[in-house]
Amino acid sequence: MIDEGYAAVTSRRVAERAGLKPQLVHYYFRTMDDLFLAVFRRRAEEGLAAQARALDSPQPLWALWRFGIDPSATRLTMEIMGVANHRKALRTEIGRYAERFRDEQTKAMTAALDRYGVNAADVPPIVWTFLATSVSRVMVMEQALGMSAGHAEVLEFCEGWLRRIEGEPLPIEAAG
Amino acid sequence: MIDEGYAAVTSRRVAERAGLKPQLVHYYFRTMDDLFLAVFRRRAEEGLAAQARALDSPQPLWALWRFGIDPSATRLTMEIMGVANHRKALRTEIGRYAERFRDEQTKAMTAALDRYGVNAADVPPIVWTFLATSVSRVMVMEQALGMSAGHAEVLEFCEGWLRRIEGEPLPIEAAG
DNA sequence: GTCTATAATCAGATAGAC
DNA sequence: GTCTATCTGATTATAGAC
Repeated sequence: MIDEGYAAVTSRRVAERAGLKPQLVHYYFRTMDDLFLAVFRRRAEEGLAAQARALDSPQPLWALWRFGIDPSATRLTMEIMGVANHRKALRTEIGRYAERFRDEQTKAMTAALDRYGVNAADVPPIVWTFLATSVSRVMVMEQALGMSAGHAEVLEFCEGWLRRIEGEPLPIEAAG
Repeated sequence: MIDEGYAAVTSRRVAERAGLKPQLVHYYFRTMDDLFLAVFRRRAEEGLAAQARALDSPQPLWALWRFGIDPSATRLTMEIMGVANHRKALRTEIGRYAERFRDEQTKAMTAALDRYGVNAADVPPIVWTFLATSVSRVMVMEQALGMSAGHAEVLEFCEGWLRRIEGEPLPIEAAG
């Protein structure tokens, strides 16, 4: 899905990778929509858990940022949005999860900005989470097209903002 | 393409809309890649011209912003990026045009910020163009998913920034 | 659970008549 | 330029044997 897009995920190819016959895909999932839904739910729950761990760190803003600019995670997110766009059966479910991700981010952002003494009256926390998400997603999309104009400047801008608010990034702990 | 995605654009459906037989699509364009390329080039050139007109207005920043938050234009852009992502033959060409769009935007942004007396040392103009692009694209993507959380706040934030820098938006002139 | 067999569509693309 | 006819291959999905 990450390499060739969701359209390349067919029952034949899935079966091939699993070393089974294509018909078994339908035995387990009936339709391809059901398969996508199952994969999506699993990844989304894992993602929510991973995000919760990240936001629980001493530097939640840096953690959120690192999450966003991870290319493979964001490429997957983009593909999932593509699926949602073209398979109505999945749209609602995917939209719901996307809102859960954003809610958690915004809660953590609100708490962090409050803790750092940043005035939330000028710029609501949800605006910061939206901006962080947007920047990373578009950057990944553009990288896929071979574009890089402005990326260095944008990275510097964002990481400068993070430094001013949350200080120098601490070394990342190894994940458990 | 806007309604059902680029994958729904097949020789049969194109022919149907044109009131012709599918084989004629191949007569005129040989492959579907050639067709996509022809469509893309035409729209891109039209888009560059329209963008140039917009950036030439007395309020280039507002014009650029209005361009970005136009849902159907941005949905088309997103679909084109989807095509680029999954048809290698088109990727290079699309990437090149995307860079031309950004270059023109950044030139206009640089001139405008200079004119308005905004210090470009803190935040390079290309960062502003990147942010504007990102925000509008992700907003349109999320709208397609039925999401709206934070959109009003982000709009207010962006338009507040535009007001402070470029003043209240003047009424839009009718296009010629 | 896993297989073979198969149905029903739909896709891109080409050959050749007119 | 436009048509008919056709090839080739992919897809989702079901039925039924083992």
